[in-house]
Order: sequence, then C-alpha cells, then structure tokens
Amino acid sequence: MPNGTEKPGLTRSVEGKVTINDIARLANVSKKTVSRVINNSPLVREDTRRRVQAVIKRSGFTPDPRARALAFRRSFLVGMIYDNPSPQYVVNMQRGILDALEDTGHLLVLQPCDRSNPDLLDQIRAFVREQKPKGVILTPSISEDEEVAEILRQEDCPYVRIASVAVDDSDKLVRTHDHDGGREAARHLASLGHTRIAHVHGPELFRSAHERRRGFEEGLAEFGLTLLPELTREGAYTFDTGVECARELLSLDNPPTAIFLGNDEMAVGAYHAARAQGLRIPEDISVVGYDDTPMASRVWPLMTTVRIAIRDLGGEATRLLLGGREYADAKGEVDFSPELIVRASTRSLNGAA
Amino acid sequence: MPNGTEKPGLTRSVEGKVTINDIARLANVSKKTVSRVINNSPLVREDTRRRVQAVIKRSGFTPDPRARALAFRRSFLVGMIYDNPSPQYVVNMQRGILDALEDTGHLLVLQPCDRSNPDLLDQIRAFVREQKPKGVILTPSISEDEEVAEILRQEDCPYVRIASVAVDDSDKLVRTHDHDGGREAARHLASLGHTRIAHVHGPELFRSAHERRRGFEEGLAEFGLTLLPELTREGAYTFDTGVECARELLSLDNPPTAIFLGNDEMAVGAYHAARAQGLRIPEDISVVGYDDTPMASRVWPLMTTVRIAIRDLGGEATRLLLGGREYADAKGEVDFSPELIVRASTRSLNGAA
DNA sequence: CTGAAAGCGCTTACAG
DNA sequence: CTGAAAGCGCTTACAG
Repeated sequence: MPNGTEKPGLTRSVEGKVTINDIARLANVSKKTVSRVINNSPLVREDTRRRVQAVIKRSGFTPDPRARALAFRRSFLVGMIYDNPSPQYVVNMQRGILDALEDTGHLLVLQPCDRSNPDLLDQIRAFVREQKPKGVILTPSISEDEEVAEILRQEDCPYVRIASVAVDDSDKLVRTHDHDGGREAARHLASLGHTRIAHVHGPELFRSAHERRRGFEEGLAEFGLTLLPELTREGAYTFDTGVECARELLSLDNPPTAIFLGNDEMAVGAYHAARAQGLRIPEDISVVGYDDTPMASRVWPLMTTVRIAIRDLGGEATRLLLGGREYADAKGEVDFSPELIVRASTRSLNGAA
Repeated sequence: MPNGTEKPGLTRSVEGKVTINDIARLANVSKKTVSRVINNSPLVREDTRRRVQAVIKRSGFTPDPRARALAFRRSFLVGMIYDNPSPQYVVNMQRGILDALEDTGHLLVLQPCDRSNPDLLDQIRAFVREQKPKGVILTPSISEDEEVAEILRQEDCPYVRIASVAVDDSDKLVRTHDHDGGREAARHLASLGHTRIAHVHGPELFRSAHERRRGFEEGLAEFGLTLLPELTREGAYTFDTGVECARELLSLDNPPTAIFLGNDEMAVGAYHAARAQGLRIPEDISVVGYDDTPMASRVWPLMTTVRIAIRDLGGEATRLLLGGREYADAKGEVDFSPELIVRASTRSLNGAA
C-alpha cells in the first residue's frame, strides 16, 4: 500500500492544512470529541483525551481561530481602549497586556479614543458589536467613564477597568490607589521642612487627578499643613501646561519652595519654567512628579517622583479579564500601591541634602 | 397585516442581529448578490446595487468579520511586528497605522518581537499561519531581516517594510533615507565651524545606524573633514550607552567640540555625561540627536536633532499594504526625507549663536 | 448580471 | 463519556 496510510479518504486539505476532521479520523473519534479535547471539556475519558492529544501534537494541528470565532460567536481578540496621552504609559500597558496574553491564543487590538469626540460611544459600541472581542481593557481616563461601561454591559462585552478609585465590582477593576501616591509626595516634602508647597493637578476629568490631590492634601494635613488655593493650579497633564502653571506659581510675590505636579510630563515643564526664571532645582525649588516615566531619570537633576507599576497593572487586568470572577476570588485583593522614588529634585528647606 | 412586513419568514435572528440573509430577503435578491454589493463587485446592475445598499443602510447591517474571515480564508487584521526600543517611536507608528486603517474594517494587532530570541522565526510563522492576517507591517530593525521577509513570502502573507535603504521591491517598502539625515547633521556642524566632530552610532545590527553614519561621513567630506576612528563609538540606541560613549569621548585628551549621536535617547545621555564633567551645552560641546522625540524639546537646552515623520510613515506603509502594487503605481515614489531641526544644543565654534 | 449549492472549520443542541 | 446533525454568516466555484 504505497503511501496508503497518508491522507486517506476524507482529507480535502490539499495544502497540508490540518483540520479537526483530520485529527478525528486519525484518532478514530468524532470531531466533536476532538473539539472537547481542544476546549478542555471534562467530558472525555482520560485515555481518549491522551490519544487525541498525541495526534494533535504529532500533526502540529492548531484550531483555526476564525472558525472558532464564528462558531463561538466571539473572537479571540482583547481590545485595549485608551486615551492616555503619555506614550510611555501606553507602551508599558500594552506590554503588560501582551505578557498575560502570551500562549492564550488571544490577540491584542488597539482602540485609541478621545473623550471629547461626540461619536465616542457609538464607536465603542460598533467595535464591540462587530468584533465581539473576548473582552476589553479600559485605562484612565476613559476607564472612569460610566457611560462607556454601561454600553459594554449592554453589549454583553466583558471588560476590566483600571482606575484610581472603586468605580466597579472588584472582578472588573484593578485599582491604582493614586490617593496613596499623592499622600507620599506630601509626606516627603513636608518632612523636608517645606511649608509653602504648591500643587499642579491634572484635569478634573481624570479621577486620578482628583485622587492624587486629595491624597496630597491628606498628607499635608498630617503635618498641620493645608493646600492653599493660591498655590493650586489645574494643568492638562501636558508639558506646556506644566510650564505655564509653574511659571505662574514661581512668579508669585511669595512663591512656593516646593511643587508637586500631577505627572512627570508637567513636572518637566516645571523644570523649564524654573530655568527660565533663573531658579535652580532643588536649591531654589523642589519638584516632585508622578509616574516615574523614563524621562524622570533623563532630566537634570534626576526627578523625585511616584512610581506605579504600569506593566504589571496591565498584566493583572488581563488575567482578571480572562479569568473572571473565578480568578478574582482565587487571587484575592490585588494591590498596586504607588511608591515614592526619591532622586535629586527635592531637598530640605534649610539646604541639607 | 399586523407587523406582517417586519421580519417575516426566513428571519432566525431573535436578537435583532441582521445578517446577509435578511438583507437578501428585504431587497429581493440572492445573498450572493448582497455579497457582491458588500465587496464592490462590478458584476451588479446599478439599480440592483442601489436597492441593496438602501436596505443595508436602513437596517444598519454590517457583515460579520468572523464569517467573512472564515470564508475568505483571511482575517481582517493588520499586524505590526516591531522591536524598536523607543516608546515614542512605537506609539507614533501605531497611530499612523491606525490613521490609515480607519473605516477600512481592519484591526491593528500588536506583535512585538526580539531578534535575539531563537524562536523568533517560528513565532512569526505561527502568527501568520494561524491568524492569516491581511498583512503585516515591519519596522526597523526587524524590517531589515531577510529571513523574516522570506518566511512571510513562504506563508503567502503580504507585508510592507519600513527601512532606511532599499531592502525589497518598492511596493513592499517605505524608505526613510537615514543617509540624508546623517548628512544634514554633518553639514550643520561643519558649517558651524566644528572640525573635531565625534559620532556615536547605533548597533551595527541596525541598517539605520549604518546609513546615518555613512551619510554623516559624506556630509563631513563635503567640508573636507573625515570621521576619525578615535572619535567614533558604537552605542545601543539606549540612554545608558549614550552616557558611557559620550563620557569616553569627552574624557579624551583632545576632546571633540561636537557630537552627533544616532538617536535622541543617546543624545540625552550625552547631556548627562557633559553635565557630569562640568561641561556646558552648547558653550563647551555641541550635541545633535536623531528622531526628534518629544524628549528633544523637554531637555535643557532644547536639542538640535533630525526629524522623521514617523506617524505619516506608518500611514503610508499601511496604505501601501492594503493598496498593493496598484496603489504604489498610482502614488509613485513616496519620499520621507529627514529634516534637520535646529534648536539650542549646537552653536558655532567661535561662540556666535 | 444573477442565483442555488456547497463549503470555510469549528461549536451548539440534542440524543444516546 | 461519545457522536450525527445542524448551524455560525459569509464566499467560492459553477451554472445560466
């Protein structure tokens, strides 16, 4: 029987493409049983499972994701919906999601968005309705939008939100505790003896901005200090607004001796504003940022800032998304606490290091 | 006839999900004809097309991508395969691709990779074989790898490469002309009167590194200068290597008065090295970077650098991928020429601005 | 220019 | 624990 055992009868795949039918035939079971093995159904006898798995391995078969997606009525895509303006934040988050997606057969698809776009909700609805992704991950600030979450629920699309405060059930949420980060920044500056301390927070639209500020006020209060309205400004988490807000603050008749800015990008802006006015960091003004982006260790002097493990955050959000309630219960409360990184942009008021 | 015209007979979609069958019934044609309209086949009478389109519009029908992917034997995904270490580069490229993908029904999926990984080729092969993406876009340096391109051809996966030199047919390539960028940097420094000029190039693995260096040498030659081996270093396109290489150069008995570094990241490293040795930029040493990342306008003094329109590059690569030979011919040669951005980190040798 | 049949490669729902 | 039938929503190949 010359090559009689190879690709007999049923095989239609001329191109060597192995399908579930080939596996079924080779393992002497129905394709439904192969399907059960693929999907880890417990309803398969152990020796049957082993036999099928052996054939799968030997033939190098991988189930066609397009066919599965059609039959499952759901694709193997995980969407990342984001509006964060920081490239470093975005890339780190992507990496974290990708880490957790590895070997799961899922793909990461990008869905940047813009909260000021009136079509935002329609776009998101269209995306999840058409693509039927396995789920989506929402990062700040879009993650704090209740309308978006509501649409996802309507469309029956699983999601996990990354946010600074409790905005959802714990199995749909990874918390960043920005409140604690702000408090650390305040404690650091206050313990260095500063009393006239300014704050440039992010847009009110971002809960993170609100949280960082609230935590900052709480930290100051521990030292008997309060955040003065005249020493508070609202920036847009951008370099330019950082420059402008810092410029205003440093031009006051009685300027602050320290400034905490809501993110590194704005803090670098403060560096430039200080320099433009001939002020030295940290001799004349202490500066604290937030995020610990690479830029914080590129500027001179190296910036004191608050670090948040964005990549880990992305990984955890993804495992939560794919694992669901079950994973959340098994894992318990996951905490991503911000950490103060003290470098060279802050020093004690009286001049000591 | 109470609600007799609504959803009669054939409709199985309980959930209001409209399918090609509904459209066919409503428009009084076969589903094949609807399919032709969806796919812009010319084999449809104009009035038939209009009638079908009207029904599609009225019903809000969008064809199911999963079903189309299965029937087409190809998904509506565009992969971005990249190994570039710069977040800003990556994010800009993604944006450019996303720009061009908008309203085409295609999704962007991320495939980061690592050239030092021995499984690289297998991973890429597995990805394109399993997912059957509509195509992939390769960015430097992975775009310069002939083995990867060969695998893509074997697997019959369309691709477009972004590279600094001609590595492929013009309909599969978007050129960045890094050679010209290097030349501009050289002309700038030489015309400022510098003669003792150093260069820190990127890894030899990157053609871009080679091209920038070659262009730089050519530019110097126009002024009768040559790049001295003792003033040349190889970095890894990272901040740390920038610091180290610049430190070495600035420590020479007869140090250079200007340095051109292969990217902004390393150039910022040179800022730090200079500062650590008490040297001022540009008074004591002129510095030129490459890429014009946001960091170039965040550091102090603002950095002179070479700009390349990464986002546009990504968009063009995508249109080329989706449009193919036809688009390439219609569009003609597309040029992305680097542009020198003169800021404050360079000045003439005799002290003039 | 149009359509009926078969098929893409899986899974669901139903039986046994 | 296992399987035969029907179906997911499209397109291809073939007729007319």
